Amino acid sequence: MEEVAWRKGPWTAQEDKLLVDYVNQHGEGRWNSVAKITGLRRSGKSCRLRWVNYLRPDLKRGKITPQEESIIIELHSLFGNRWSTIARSLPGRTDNEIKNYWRTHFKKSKPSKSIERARAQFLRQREERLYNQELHLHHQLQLQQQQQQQQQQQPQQQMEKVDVKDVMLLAEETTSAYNIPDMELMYSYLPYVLQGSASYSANDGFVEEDGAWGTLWNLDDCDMACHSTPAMQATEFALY
DNA sequence: AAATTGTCCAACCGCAGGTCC
DNA sequence: AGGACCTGCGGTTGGACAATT
Repeated sequence: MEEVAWRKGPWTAQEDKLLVDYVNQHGEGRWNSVAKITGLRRSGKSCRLRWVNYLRPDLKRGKITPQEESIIIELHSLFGNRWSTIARSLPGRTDNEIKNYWRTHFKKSKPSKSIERARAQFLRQREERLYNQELHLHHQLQLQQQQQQQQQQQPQQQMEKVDVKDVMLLAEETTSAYNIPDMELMYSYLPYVLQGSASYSANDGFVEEDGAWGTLWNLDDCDMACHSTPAMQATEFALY
């Protein structure tokens, strides 16, 4: 193996250009080839980091918005310090950026006012959501009772019926079948697993397809229209 | 005005998991 | 099977600049 004295420290505009040209020609990946092909005296790791955190054209510049703050707070409460997972729900933001932001604002004994506001807003919205979901669940149960009465009158007709208990059972079975350690996480994801917009892997945990979290985050706006089947609707409520 | 503290950001390091041979 | 290599992730550091004392 050829010994190369890698350059370290801040990147120059010339180095950036070499890297951008390389990615334009060869695409992302094979970072260890960058030095061989371009003559850039940077390690593959350094090249990848520079591209991902700074040079990528789809990066969003500028301050984290209050909406993004709220998302970070909620996702951090779900995932902890899994910055890359959180970053996937914030288009244009990098894990490094979110990590830096969190450490600056949240690792303090006294959080900044803006963070306090974001946290308070998030908690208010969650309360509101829980209340609305309770109301909806009550309504669903009433509907089910009506359907049961109708079924008793017309036993030959097969009506689709969703029992909240069945949904809970399904969640528990899925949790044990896939050996999912975090029940709360399972509950938050089950509607999307059922919808086919998320899956679970032993290595990565739940993996959402594009837009899965978007759906979750638009929950307040889209009401239950996002979830097309009765099972998913019941699941949504049963799980909260 | 100088010193101190806080914030932001870029970049490095070590580690773990995946892939290839 | 296992070692080398590649890639991605999370933790950490350090410098520049701003705000505060």
